[in-house]
Amino acid sequence: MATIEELAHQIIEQQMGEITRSQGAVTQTLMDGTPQRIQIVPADSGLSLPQRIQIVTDQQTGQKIQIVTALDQSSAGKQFILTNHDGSTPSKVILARQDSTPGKVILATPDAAGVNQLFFASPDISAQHIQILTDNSPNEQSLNKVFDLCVVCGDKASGRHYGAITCEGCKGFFKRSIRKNLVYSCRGTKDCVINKHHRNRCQYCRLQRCIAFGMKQDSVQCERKPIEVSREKSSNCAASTEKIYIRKDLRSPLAATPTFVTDNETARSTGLLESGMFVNIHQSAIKSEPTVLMTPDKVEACQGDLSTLANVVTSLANLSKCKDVSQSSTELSMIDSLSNGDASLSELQQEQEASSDVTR
Amino acid sequence: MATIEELAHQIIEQQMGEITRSQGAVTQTLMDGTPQRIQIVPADSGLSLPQRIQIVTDQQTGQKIQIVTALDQSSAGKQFILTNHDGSTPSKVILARQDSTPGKVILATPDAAGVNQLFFASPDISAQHIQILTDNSPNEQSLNKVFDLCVVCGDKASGRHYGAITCEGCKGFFKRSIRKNLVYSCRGTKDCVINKHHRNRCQYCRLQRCIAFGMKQDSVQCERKPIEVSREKSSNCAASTEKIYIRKDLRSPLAATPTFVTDNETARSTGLLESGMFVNIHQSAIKSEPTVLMTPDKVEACQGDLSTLANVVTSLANLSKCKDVSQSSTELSMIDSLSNGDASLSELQQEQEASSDVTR
DNA sequence: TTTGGTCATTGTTCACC
DNA sequence: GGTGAACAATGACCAAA
Ligand SMILES: [Zn+2]
Ligand SMILES: [Zn+2]
Ligand SMILES: [Zn+2]
Ligand SMILES: [Zn+2]
Repeated sequence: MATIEELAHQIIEQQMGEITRSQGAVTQTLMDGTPQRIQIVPADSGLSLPQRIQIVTDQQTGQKIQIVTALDQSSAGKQFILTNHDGSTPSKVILARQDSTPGKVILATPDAAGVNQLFFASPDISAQHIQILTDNSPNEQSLNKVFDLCVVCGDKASGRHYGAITCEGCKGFFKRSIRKNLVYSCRGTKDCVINKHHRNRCQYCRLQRCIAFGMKQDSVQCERKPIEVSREKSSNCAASTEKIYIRKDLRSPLAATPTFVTDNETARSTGLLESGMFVNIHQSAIKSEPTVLMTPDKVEACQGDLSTLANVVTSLANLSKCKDVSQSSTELSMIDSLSNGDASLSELQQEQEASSDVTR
Repeated sequence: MATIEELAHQIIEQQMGEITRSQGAVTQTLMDGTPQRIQIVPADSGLSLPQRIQIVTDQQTGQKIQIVTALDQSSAGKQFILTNHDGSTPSKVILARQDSTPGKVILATPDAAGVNQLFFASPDISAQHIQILTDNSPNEQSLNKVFDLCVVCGDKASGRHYGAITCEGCKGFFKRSIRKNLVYSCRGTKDCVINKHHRNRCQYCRLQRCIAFGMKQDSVQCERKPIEVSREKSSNCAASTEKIYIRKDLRSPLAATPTFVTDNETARSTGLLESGMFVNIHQSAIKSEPTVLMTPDKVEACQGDLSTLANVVTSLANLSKCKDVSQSSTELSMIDSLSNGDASLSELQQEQEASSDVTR
């Protein structure tokens, strides 16, 4: 299977528009003279580790970002350092660690080992993309400029919604999708172009992009004025954890009949599942204090750190067919985002390792 | 009409979840072995008054409370004694008195005769409920635990707001509701669960609970920075009392078109009134010193007493169809809470008797 | 401490397609 | 039935008394 570095490069090459490579100094300016807002440099600058410097352009914002990647063998992960051009502000280090589970990468800060984003497994290399947005710039104007563009479709953003800067359309779309537990399917190769004019062409890719850019399912609250008072646990506000596991045959989309396993009756999705299926995995609404990866206060500190440092939004898909977690010909495809220090991430991981495709 | 005792039993039976009756000793433990934090016993223990012992479960907290009720004929009211299980702390006596006005019950302490809660008339027996929260335990932990929990929704409380320990959300909600004179309606049976995750699902029940738990409308001040300078008497800071009377047909909620009578134009509610309607009756924001039942310092003492003793929160509704105050087929439904020695209660009563359904 | 206000981020609504 | 622009409610945060 692919290493983190290979994945990152694939991602960058395939998703980030025009890419210009350069092996110059870290502090170099960009080709077009645009002031560079942020740099990502290896953790130890005087190193002999394999590294590559790339300048990428964000599809939506047009922002150019220099990314210097280096694989650190000692920590079995990749380290990124976010720093300003002039080095005025303290550098921030982002660690991309290969999780023990194949196909998973954890973004963390070295001080608190806090997990903010997860990379998830997906067989389609075309669905992989990574995007990094930062607000670490002292430039107020560029900050506003970034702020008013939807990270999902590039339309004019109306603010931060569910954790990402999005437009009203993507906000509403995400809310409806999560509320109703909608399962979409892509008729293409799950790499549909999502922009202002085409965002409604593929709901699957739009929702994929929403989650990829950090829109948190937990932030979607339950309905306040239910039309019918009959159903009590209709949506996101169930007290018990809601998890949905999809078992699917990866390479035979037509023949496979996915097994839909959930631990309660809230998943009322029926027969729309296919190969390009997208599943919302709900997290527990109940605060569960113990975590696996960090203590709650550490989570708090880490999140504040990362949010002030930069809105690092990453989405990654990793093809790893040689997984032994589930059955041989099937695979668990999960998408999740850790939020607010509850233990749903570790719960999910444990669930994934412990659960069969029938019951728990 | 129903007596206090009947009302209490109806309330308890209908609202407090599972009910287990027992005629054993007062100091008995609960069925499930949960340590009983507080007991409510009759005032005179060796009495032959009709009494009943009930164990109820609080809907929100899950706390089980034993309630022993006894009707004291001499005082024409019911007496409750709140005491710890071990009897280590002094017992606190709560008197439930039948007011001279039918359908009203006054909670008071015998020493100061302080009024803390009022039971009010409502045609819906299903809307009746009583909830009792206590922090009378000598256990420091539980004391703190209760103290930093919102009595309305159970969220983390930020302090005492408008007379009750509440969270920031309930504080803001109560303020907005009182300020804007908002009228809510319940789509259910006025017994919606109000907790941290569901508190926004029913504004009617949330405000009902706010008032029931002692949040005082008088404590809401007028706007300091009026955003709109157009309307002068838009909110709670009007010098004259603002009252809204709802006349509705009790048993034909669909057919009845409620008559909405108000003495100014602030009631901009339109046609949303139904059976589950909730009305805020605003009192004068001007401090009026003379009281009917107690002096202000007594109120203060009583309140402090009651708050340290227990957050006795009661909400009660009493159907009294045989009322001759209004018209025969219609009725005045009012919800109110007496606070801070304001004479608005008697004002309201007078208004109730004098006002027709057209104008005043 | 307990008022107040602010405003980003929720929510809902409902023409419009 | 989904979409999204428009509007309203919520509550975390802060200032003042
Ligand atoms: Zn968008
Ligand atoms: Zn697609
Ligand atoms: Zn609350
Ligand atoms: Zn309700």
